Amino acid sequence: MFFSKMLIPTLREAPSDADNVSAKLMIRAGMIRKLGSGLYEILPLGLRLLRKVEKIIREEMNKAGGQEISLPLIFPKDLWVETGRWDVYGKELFRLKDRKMAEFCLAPTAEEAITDLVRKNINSYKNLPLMLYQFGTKFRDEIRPRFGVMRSREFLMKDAYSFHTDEADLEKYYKVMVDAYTNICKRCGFNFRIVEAASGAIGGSFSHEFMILADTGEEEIVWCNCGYGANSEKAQCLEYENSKENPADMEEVFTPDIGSVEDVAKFLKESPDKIIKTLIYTADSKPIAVLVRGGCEINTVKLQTLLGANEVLLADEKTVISVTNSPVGFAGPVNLKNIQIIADLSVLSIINAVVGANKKDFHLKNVNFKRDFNADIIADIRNVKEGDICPRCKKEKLKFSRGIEIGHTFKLGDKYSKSMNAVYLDTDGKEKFIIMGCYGIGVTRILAAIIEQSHDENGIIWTDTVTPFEVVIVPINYEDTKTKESVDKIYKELKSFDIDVLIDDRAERAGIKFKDADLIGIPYRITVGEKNLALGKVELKFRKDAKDKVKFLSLQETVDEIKSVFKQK
RNA sequence: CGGGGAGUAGCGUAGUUGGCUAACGCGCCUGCUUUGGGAGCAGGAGAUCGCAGGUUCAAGUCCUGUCUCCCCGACCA
Repeated sequence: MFFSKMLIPTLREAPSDADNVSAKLMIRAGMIRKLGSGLYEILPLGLRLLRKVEKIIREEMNKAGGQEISLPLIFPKDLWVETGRWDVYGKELFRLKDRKMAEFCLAPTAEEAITDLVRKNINSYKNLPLMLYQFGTKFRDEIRPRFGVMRSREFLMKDAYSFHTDEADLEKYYKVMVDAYTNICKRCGFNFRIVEAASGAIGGSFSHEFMILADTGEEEIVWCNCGYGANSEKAQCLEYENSKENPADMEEVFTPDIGSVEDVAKFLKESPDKIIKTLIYTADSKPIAVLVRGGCEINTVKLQTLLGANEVLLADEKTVISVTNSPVGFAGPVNLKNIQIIADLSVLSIINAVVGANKKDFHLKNVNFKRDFNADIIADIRNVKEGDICPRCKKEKLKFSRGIEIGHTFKLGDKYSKSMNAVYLDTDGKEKFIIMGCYGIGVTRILAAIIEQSHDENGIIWTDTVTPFEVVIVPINYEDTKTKESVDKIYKELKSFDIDVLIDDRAERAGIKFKDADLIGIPYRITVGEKNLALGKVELKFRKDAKDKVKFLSLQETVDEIKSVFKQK
């Protein structure tokens, strides 16, 4: 392939609205262009990259026994009403109407469609298990598209769905898929972790996210050397140890205009750990009181799951006043009537706690659980924080990292088969619900994630496995007969070995070609110039090395070295 | 949805107390000279200043509306 024949519009400067490293580099390298917020055009180099990633994923899916299919991008409303997700999915779902005013949505994921396909065509245990997958554009009306193709409104995703006779079979197959995803991550060269996650709008009992470690990642994950890993929104929190103190008599103290945890702690010269924060929430419009240790944060996802509520929000001022008879900042659990009280595990161990007195400008000291107040529910409803102990090994402190979620696997169980009545006939002649798993991986996002993990001040550094071209040949002057002969010879030899080669035949100066090669990030560069050619040599450079580190080799040596790198291919 | 910022040539920007033909760098085209890490000189093309309306002798500049983009937050998860 000739550079001059391809649409590769490289830029010296990134457009001012590109907001992170990978977006800037992908635009500058001529791989993508932005059409609108969260909408990107994929140019030839970008599409080559997507195809490379697709190939890796496809191989792993096929190895896992999957069959590739292709589902529509437009789904009728009916199916989504059946599962209830027409409402649940909310504003993120792109909705549209046809000429008959019938309603549809653009695919954000395809559980409904695939379950419909399977329920209509699978009747017997003899046809299970089954795994179907597809590559398809997904549409999500993100509240805030960001970071180029990392969080866009339209993106390429591989989604896979597995169907089983029972939980045990799903369990077994889930492991196969986790292995497949692990292989994909490895083949893409990722530094990654598998973490437990909240399943969100997809649902199901259990899910894992595949997180690429990168400081610029949107997600926060916690992990431990013992093997535990979780998205911080999902991570389990343990009870704190009891402080060794004798309970003292409860006492009311005057705290004028002092409402926040920090201010109360400072004023009373107590540690924030001794304060119990009382927050009034509304769970589906019903007020509830939630207790957590000062310095900890309530995790609304955990709270929502615990209560089985659709919506949990911090209550407004009016509600707080009506519930506590005091302004915001002085709520407390003692003598709090007519409201459900939910205590986080972190408050149980506090002896002689400080709480609001439900009275303007007053707090209570030496408050003790059981003796002075009680809770209707005690549960883990807070966020993990720095210093927390690993919930699995219970020894080491959890470590915090930032990550990019590129894959998510779910055990769905019968969530969809039940609501859509997808059943099979078992050996005993009885109808049973099909048990499902689903597995998504963001193809477009993988590209951005690789760049986030692998770039330098000159541009992108692709891996041998994911790159638009494996080798770029830079003739200093392609018009020179001897240069052209050598370049063509190397090209022909490498192509015969099934290696993707780009010849930068542009009539540009060498510097420009070098800069562009670095920016685009092709892992191997062969420079062919008259001076070295006179000595029978060309120059071989690895993109990941410093720019002055090169090898001078004969044509044949160069070809052999490249071949040896890609002999596995 | 709330708050803030911004739309001027393909990209990055200047110009905004109203005033001459809208400026600069990069990129692009032509020619000459150069030619191993973003060359030099000369010439040139390219912008109805996001869009619509208004004020004015005169609007990129002021006013109103509208669209788009970005940031922070909320929402979502």
